[in-house]
Amino acid sequence: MARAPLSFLFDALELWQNGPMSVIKGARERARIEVTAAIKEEARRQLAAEGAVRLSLRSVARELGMASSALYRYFPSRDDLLTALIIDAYDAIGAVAEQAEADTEHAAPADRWIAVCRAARDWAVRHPHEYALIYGSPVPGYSAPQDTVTPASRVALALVRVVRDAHRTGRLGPPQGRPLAAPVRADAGRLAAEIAPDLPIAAIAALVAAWAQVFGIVSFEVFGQFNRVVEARGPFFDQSAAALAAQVGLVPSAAADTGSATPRSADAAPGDTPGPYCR
Amino acid sequence: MARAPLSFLFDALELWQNGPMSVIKGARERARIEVTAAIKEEARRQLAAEGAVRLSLRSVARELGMASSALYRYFPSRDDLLTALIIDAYDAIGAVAEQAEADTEHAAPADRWIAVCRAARDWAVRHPHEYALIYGSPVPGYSAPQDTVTPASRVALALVRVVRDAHRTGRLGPPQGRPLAAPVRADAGRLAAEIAPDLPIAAIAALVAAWAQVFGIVSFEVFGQFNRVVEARGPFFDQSAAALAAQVGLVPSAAADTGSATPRSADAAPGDTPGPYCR
DNA sequence: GCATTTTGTGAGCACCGCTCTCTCTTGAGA
DNA sequence: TCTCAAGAGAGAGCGGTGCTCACAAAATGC
Repeated sequence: MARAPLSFLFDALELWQNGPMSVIKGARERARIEVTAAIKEEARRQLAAEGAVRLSLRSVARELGMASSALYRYFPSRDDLLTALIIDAYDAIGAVAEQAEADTEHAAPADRWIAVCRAARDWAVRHPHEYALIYGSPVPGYSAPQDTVTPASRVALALVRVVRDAHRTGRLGPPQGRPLAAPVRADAGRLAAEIAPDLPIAAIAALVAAWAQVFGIVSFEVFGQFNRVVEARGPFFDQSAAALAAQVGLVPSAAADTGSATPRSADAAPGDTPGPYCR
Repeated sequence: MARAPLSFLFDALELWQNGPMSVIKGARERARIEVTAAIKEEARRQLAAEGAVRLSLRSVARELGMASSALYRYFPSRDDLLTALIIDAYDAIGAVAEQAEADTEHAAPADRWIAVCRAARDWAVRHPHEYALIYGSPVPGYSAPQDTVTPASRVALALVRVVRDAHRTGRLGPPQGRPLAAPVRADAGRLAAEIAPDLPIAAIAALVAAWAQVFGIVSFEVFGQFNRVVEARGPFFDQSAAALAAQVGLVPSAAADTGSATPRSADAAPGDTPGPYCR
């Protein structure tokens, strides 16, 4: 009984993802994996250098010394190659976010939040074209293959875990903002059931908003909207990330400028007309 | 004395922008204006239908029944045509934002803020490809010509005016958040001097952050990041815009669910563990 | 050892942005 | 009113692209 026509692909994927755990199937599979990796590597190089628009299959093949048509044995179309790069980019930014999450395991929740956001932002600044590929205009025609959704959610899930850990250790206050509108509450409830049943609904809603807002700031920086507006991008981002942490309800570090155990009330910006507003 | 070689272009621009106020220069200029408009119209049609990547000069020319080479008499390159579309898109989203600003002239500051944000968001949802052109990955090679910066700032300036009006009428509280870091304060101070000398520095900083965050949410919605995450996009956006208004310090409408003159303290989300945090 | 599958090649198609040369029309100045 | 430079359009063409197809070589499985 012949195997399914594409079974070797799954073998290769399994091997690539799990390392040499299975039997080493043969020189052919091995070569295929290596060539696939070389194609992606060169494509990623061109992507980083010139952007997704300038990336061309022919040029990748030329640089690799092979006929352009041979490349189609590995990626059925340019969009498929781009999709592979998209997945890699999601994995890369997800990895640095998770690393920051792990590195700050015992830090204050707000500091962990800021660290994860900062890691994602730093990766974006260092890889603007790859960032544009995943958080800019979707370039392959509105296709979000199922393969991309898991890598795409890694950063968000890291943020969720930070909030969840804070909640578990009693360091999650109520999020800012008004009571949720009913449809928003419904969405947040559904989400909570999926990814964080222990978290309050309002925290989930605030988390989703903060997630989008973090990437709003990153995108504005990477895409040039801050030109001639914000020059100190790093400090500005940290400030915004800290504000978003507070918005979600994360307790800031005790080392903050205010030593109070209920640090918020003293946090009004100095020098401005003080008002009667608690926040 | 011969006129500058490109003077007719300025004439055309002036005529197009100001209407038939100058002398009607002649059939040639008139034809040029009409053809230029037709090209942009067809290009915008293809942009809306297929996206910026699929937009091609040849196809525009084909649809207009002219040789593709003739098109270069009007736009020196594809990037120039795209730049023109970018300017138009910035103007379009800026116009709806300004309209919302004008329509809510006597409303509460927070409601005005929400209206302006909502107008921009609605336009983006209705024109996703044009939105992607201006707030997605920058597609012409990192060129932000001077012509684009004025139209690009229209939405932001509408938001600034909302905040400034609120400040002028005593309805701007201190923004949320910690004291500003020094570099952020410097940026905000420079910005304040340029666009709103009357506003407190902290309000400017909060405004810039909120501006980026609003578009973060819009981009996540338009670019599909909310797929399978947020379904009630409209209510979610309104909720987030309201929270951002509060973050900037805008006084909410008296008709809100809390009738207090200092409405914030009662705004903790219900049903969640109440904490000692004021915000 | 042989049939089958897989991989690589080169030609070729249709399309793209852009340039160049050519013709025709237009309109301003003598 | 006539002239002639300048503008506008057409068409061919160059180098590039994504992609397909028929064909040859190599590895694999029986």
